[in-house]
Formats: sequence, C-alpha cells, structure tokens
Amino acid sequence: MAKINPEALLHEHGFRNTPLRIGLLELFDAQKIPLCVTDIVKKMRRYKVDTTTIYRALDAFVESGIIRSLSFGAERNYYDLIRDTGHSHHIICDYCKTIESVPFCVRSIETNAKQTSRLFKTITSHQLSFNGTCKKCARAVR
Amino acid sequence: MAKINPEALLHEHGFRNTPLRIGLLELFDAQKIPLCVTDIVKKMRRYKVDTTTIYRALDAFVESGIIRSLSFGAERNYYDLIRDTGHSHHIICDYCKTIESVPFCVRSIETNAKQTSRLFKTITSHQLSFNGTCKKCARAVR
DNA sequence: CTTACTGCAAAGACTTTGCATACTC
DNA sequence: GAGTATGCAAAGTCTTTGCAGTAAG
Repeated sequence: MAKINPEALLHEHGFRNTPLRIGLLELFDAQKIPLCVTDIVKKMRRYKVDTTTIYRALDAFVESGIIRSLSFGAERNYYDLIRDTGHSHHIICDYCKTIESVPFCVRSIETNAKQTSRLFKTITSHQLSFNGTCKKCARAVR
Repeated sequence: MAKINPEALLHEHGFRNTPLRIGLLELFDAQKIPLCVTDIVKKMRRYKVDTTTIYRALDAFVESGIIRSLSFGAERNYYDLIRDTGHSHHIICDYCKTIESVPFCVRSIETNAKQTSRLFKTITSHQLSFNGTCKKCARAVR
C-alpha cells in the first residue's frame, strides 16, 4: 500500500500543517482498517489535544474528501483514508468488534442496483460489510 | 410480501400485546424500507407514548430477533423487520435521504469473504447499501 | 499580519436508567 | 396477583457551537 505524504496532502487541500492533523493522517495511513472516534481519541492522546479539535479535523477531512465516514451494521462513526488504490470491505466480529479488511470489491453490482432501481438517477458509491465470529472469539465458546 | 401477525409474533417471543407494540409491528410490516428512530417516533405520535417506551420496545425487539438494527454509511439507527422471506439491500439518496429497496441479495459473496479472510471463523451476515442521487434531487440541480 | 486552528466552557441532541404506577395475562 | 410495560424525571454519552487566544503561512 502506497504511503501517503501528510504534509503534501494537507497543503493540497488548503489545510495548515499542524501537529495534530499531520498525526491524524499518519495514524490513518498506518491503519489498514477503519477507526472509530473512540480509537482515534485514544491514539491521539499524546498530542494533548482537545476532543473538539479532533472532531473538527475529522469533519474537515471528510468534507474535503481525504477520509470517509462509515459504519458497520449498528456500530457507528468509523473513518478511513480514501486511497486512490480503491477501497476494501470489512468483516467485523460480533463479539470483540475486531475488524479485518477483505480486499475484493463489488463495484460491478452498482450497475445491477441501478437497473433494479425505480427512483434513482445515479449510484455513486456502495458500502459492504460482513458480520461474523473471529477465530479468537470462536475459541472462547460464546 | 406476506403480512405478519403482530399479536402472534409478540406472543411467540413472550411479549405482551400492548397497543404500542402491536402498532410498532404494524408500522414495520407496512413499511417496505428501514425506519430511523426519528421516523418511528413521529409515526407513533398518535399512540401518545413516551419516547423512552419506544426505545425500550425497539431494544426488546432487536434482542429477540424480531427486527434488526442497521445503518447506512454514516446515517445511523435504522430498524427493519426480519422477514423469513429474506432481506433486501437499499439505496439512500445523498441529498434527501430517500431510501429504496433493491430486492437482490449477494449472500453468495459471504463465501468469497470467508475465503479471503485470515482472522474469521464464520461469516454470519452482510450489509450492503448504495448511495446515489434520486431522480427528484437530480432534477433539483444540486 | 491574516486567518486557520485550537482550547475551554457551554449547549444540544440522542439515548439510557431508576423508580413508581398501570396494565396484561 | 405476578410480572411486564409504561411515564416521568434525571443522568449519561456523544457531538456541536461560540468565542477568545495561539500559531502557521
């Protein structure tokens, strides 16, 4: 996976290079899976930054298309980096909420959806996620 | 789509036949698309029931597998009836949040996900949704 | 030196909890 | 009558807003 350049990316979108925002992008880049607000706040502790500031940075990044906001079933507020290499889909464990990426995509079925639809003019994106039980939780006899 | 019998369904799951709970199930049955809490509260107004009670009924129904909780992208807290005829997937409009069902399903790709996964023992369900622009909003030149 | 970014305090929205009362079965 | 379901008040959680101070370009 190609590494991003946080400074360049921020500059490109008209943002300033502040420690938090660089750190946030580094975090997203290092992560192969989507992160929820709670995780992000936790991992950003060392920047000693207010939660408000994190929310504002996330909003700004979503707004400008650097990251996307998504959710899994009823689990919500996950964010991940939008990479030009395309996206993955994810499996989330019903018990421990572990997330794994599955690198195949089903963009072709957007055509399918479009043809089936009566109300929609265009389909612009899709979200696909799976629920399951991860091997660790399966062993823990739930 | 086969109509459900709210009274029987409640009884079957050990719930009591209260006006609200019957009304809730009738609402879900009449609806072809998932409903969010806001919609549900609005449509249940005539029962003059407290919002707390609605939350409790929804929780109880999810818990016992009568309805499922889901979300679309970053839009959250939608509920729909679990029917034995299987489920649909949905398209949500980026602008007006209109939802349409698309009646095809992609259960076969769970196998695909399972094979690709390294961490998961079993895949139990999937969620697929599409975003797009509905014809009405497309006309409104956004 | 301009204005984006941040911190702090407060408000706001949404959801849950506790407890007394009402209603089903 | 026993125990579920409800109403009301309050608390809790998560997120947003306003404003003044700080720092990046």
